[in-house]
Amino acid sequence: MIDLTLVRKDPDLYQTACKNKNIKLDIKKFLALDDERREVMTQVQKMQSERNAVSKKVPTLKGAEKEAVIKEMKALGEKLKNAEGSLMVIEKEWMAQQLQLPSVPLKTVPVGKDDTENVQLRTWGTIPKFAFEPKDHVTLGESLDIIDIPRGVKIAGSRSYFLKGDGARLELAVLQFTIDSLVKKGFTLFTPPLMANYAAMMGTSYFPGGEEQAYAVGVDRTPETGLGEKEAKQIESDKAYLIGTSEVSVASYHSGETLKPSDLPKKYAGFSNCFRREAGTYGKDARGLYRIHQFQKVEQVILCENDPEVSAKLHAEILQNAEDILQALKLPYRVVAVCTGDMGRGQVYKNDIETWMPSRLGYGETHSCSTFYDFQARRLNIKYEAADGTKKFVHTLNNTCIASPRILIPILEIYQNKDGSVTIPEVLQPYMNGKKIIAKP
RNA sequence: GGAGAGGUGGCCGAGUGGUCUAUGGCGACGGUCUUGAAAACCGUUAGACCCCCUUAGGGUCUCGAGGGUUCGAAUCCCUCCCUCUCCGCCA
Repeated sequence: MIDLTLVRKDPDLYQTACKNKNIKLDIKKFLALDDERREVMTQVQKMQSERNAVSKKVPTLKGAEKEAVIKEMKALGEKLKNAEGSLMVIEKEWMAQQLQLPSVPLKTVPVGKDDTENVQLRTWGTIPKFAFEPKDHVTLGESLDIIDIPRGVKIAGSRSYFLKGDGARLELAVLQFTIDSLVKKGFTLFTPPLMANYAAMMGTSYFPGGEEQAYAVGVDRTPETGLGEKEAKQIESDKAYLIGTSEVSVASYHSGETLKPSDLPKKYAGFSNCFRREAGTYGKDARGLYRIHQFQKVEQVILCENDPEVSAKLHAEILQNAEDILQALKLPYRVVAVCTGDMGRGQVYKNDIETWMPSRLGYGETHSCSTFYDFQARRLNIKYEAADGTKKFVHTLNNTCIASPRILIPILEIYQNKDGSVTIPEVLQPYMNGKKIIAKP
């Protein structure tokens, strides 16, 4: 959500942001609607004011005079009802458009149309050269019997998988290693709700717009179950969405609250399963564990003061936290500045970390680090008492710290040996009872 | 799943159709008094939005949410959500 006084003051700035972020919204038309809303609202309020004043007088009146006033008020009531009706129509459209308003990217963000125009900032590590023909993670995983995609598909459909034996243990090891690392750095760990309501999805700015990527729970069961109207309504009201990231639950944790400045910044780590429908990606990244419907992720979520310097510093910090993990795992990666066209509606700055994946002969996105300023906080209504006594919206940020099984792709592929076994990264060995190598059964 | 009780301001709690603007208390903050503090006394005490060039000021909405009845709703009616108690089922 955007402070509308800023949009009214500088419409061109927001029109440009729309253009650069590929958002189709006519700011001028929106502002015309905004004017109309206020005009109608003023009329409505005038009528309400009159009604309130007269209603107060009614009990003091008697006889014919009273009858006359009531008759008059009845007429006003009709007029008011009509005006309220048109106001409601205007407000609905006004709100819908308002939710489309993007935040303005920082000046440092490269302007571009999509992810092909992201800009590489730096690389870390050496891209491995193999003295043998390397296998991809699917081949490795199948021969080691630690990944079973066909049976995943049998049970749950396309883009589903089982991790098995040391594959499952390796996933838990890398997650636990990451959690420990963040906790050491002062982050508070959450296992949050995996189901979230519309307000949380909207508040974190996944909705409106991302509906088709989210699994909905508790709807459309009527046709199969043949329920009556009452039961169908109850199930409809159960409606919730499976989260695509724990950011949804964790960033919403303080929604509607006013925080103490001494409690800021809040450094939270969410650990959860994540669910994504991946609608419209048919055929894209079809092989292996790159793009799947369900995965596990450790996510960093920050709430801090409404100060660009403070949030910029924390952005660098949570970016570094993720790099620390990759460096500990000795996985080569690069950091890119995400361009305007590849940014979300609410983000003002975003970096991706892409980790080297031999089977892709390139870097693949494994982390995404975003600064929102107060965009999410306005939707979630999270404030704090600033030093000057006023209440301000916090800034929010988030970054992946690790996401699995995608991270297993570079681990398995980079750590593979000529005989088809995989060496377990040293830092993960303690999390697998000291085991050093995953070998063929 | 069954039965019942509830949801009012930061908190507790009164209010069952109007004439006072949601009684009262607690807490918090400010002031008087005091060397300082406590006590006592006095005062203040939410949010969103709109009008207004600004200040000042005025207005609307919000009593779990949304509809409805009415000239007028915290109060009456309908639907939904949430909390608590008991029973049943259950990892």
